[in-house]
Amino acid sequence: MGSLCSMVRWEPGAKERLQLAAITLFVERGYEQTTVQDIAAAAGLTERTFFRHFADKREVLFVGSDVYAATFVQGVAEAPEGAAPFELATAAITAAARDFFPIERRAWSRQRQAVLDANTPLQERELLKRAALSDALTAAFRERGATEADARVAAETGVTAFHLAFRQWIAEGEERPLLEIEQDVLARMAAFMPGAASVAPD
Amino acid sequence: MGSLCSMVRWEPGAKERLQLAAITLFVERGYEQTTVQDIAAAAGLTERTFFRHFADKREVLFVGSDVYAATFVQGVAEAPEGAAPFELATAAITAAARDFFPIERRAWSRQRQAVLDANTPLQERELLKRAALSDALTAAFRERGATEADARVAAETGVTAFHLAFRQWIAEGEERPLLEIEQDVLARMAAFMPGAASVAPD
DNA sequence: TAAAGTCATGTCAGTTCCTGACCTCAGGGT
DNA sequence: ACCCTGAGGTCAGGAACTGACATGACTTTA
Repeated sequence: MGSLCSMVRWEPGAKERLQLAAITLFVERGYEQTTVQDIAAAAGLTERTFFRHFADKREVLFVGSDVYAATFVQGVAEAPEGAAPFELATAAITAAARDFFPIERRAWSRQRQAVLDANTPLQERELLKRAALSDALTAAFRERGATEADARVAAETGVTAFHLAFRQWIAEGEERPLLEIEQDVLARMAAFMPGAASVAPD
Repeated sequence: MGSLCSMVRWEPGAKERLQLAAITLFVERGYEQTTVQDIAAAAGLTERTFFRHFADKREVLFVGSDVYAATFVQGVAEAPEGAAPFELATAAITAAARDFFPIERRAWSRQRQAVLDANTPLQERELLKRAALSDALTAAFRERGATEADARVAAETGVTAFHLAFRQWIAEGEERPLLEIEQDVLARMAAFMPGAASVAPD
């Protein structure tokens, strides 16, 4: 019994199928209106299997957030020898913009963000990931010789700058590349601080 | 039937009793090991009643976070007329330190933070409240004439500064008042930015 | 080549969080 | 006396998870 070929017990790529089914259903009918069972069924799998691949329902939208964070850390590691904390932070977020957010990905980022923006539980998870990123960056800065306090300041500030730039990047009508917006945000933050470094006018 | 006096159908202060029972049990046996039914029972109430007072299990630790945020906003409103964004942000976080975190509250803050630190779901909720605070501050800065972009930078930076200062305030062995630590953090952030305002040495 | 082991999935039962619908009964106003 | 409101109770149920155990193709090993 069983058909001609494909004597495989299970189609491969279960995790990816689940992710795809999830985002599709979330966009179609909303996050809350989508049950884990729905997702699993759409992927031809079981609810139990879903939870073997993802710690919880939200996590299906955040796989790969660790390699994403690694990009920032990598950026720090590749910064020139005697770089100051500010340059290290800049290196981190420019690396992320370069490796993770080319313009081709903007449409996808917008769609994803629309889902997140519509659901508080998802925002909570995203904030947690951001905090984890801060911690990872703090560690990276420490390895480059910064004190704990300075490393924390650099990490939090860098992540905030990235976040602000990212939000602007996916704002309606925005067309500049993320890298350019990051420069803008960093300048704005510098201008905000006392000691008021002069900034190029708008 | 029923005893002598106290013909009241329900003891007053249900919400407060629930909060107290919750934090007590969380400290005693941990957040996850405490069921909402446990909390309600300890307060002499029903699970259903718990959810009438708090949107979810986590929220019981975050009541009053709105008046807390209002303190920041109030600080902005009370700042002198022509204050720059940086001064407005400073006003916000110093007002919060003054009105909400006297040294007497440090022990309580430490205990509460210990519970939060031990439970990821609670951290998520706290981050969400912080994001809400950023939004409220952004609005406050806008009302003082800042552009949207500048208001966001000021708000995010201010909240970050406060957060870093607060964490230091409740760190083991730390004894300085929060206000003093805030000054320190702000100076550190200023020193971090290019244009390097000179800062008093450690 | 047969036995044994691995691993991804299925099945099932159970707990906890949370919600909607409806009921109860003190206290206050009319 | 009457009704209304408000805080709480009762019950039923859905959806998110978890643990324990079963299955069967593929791989390794004897």
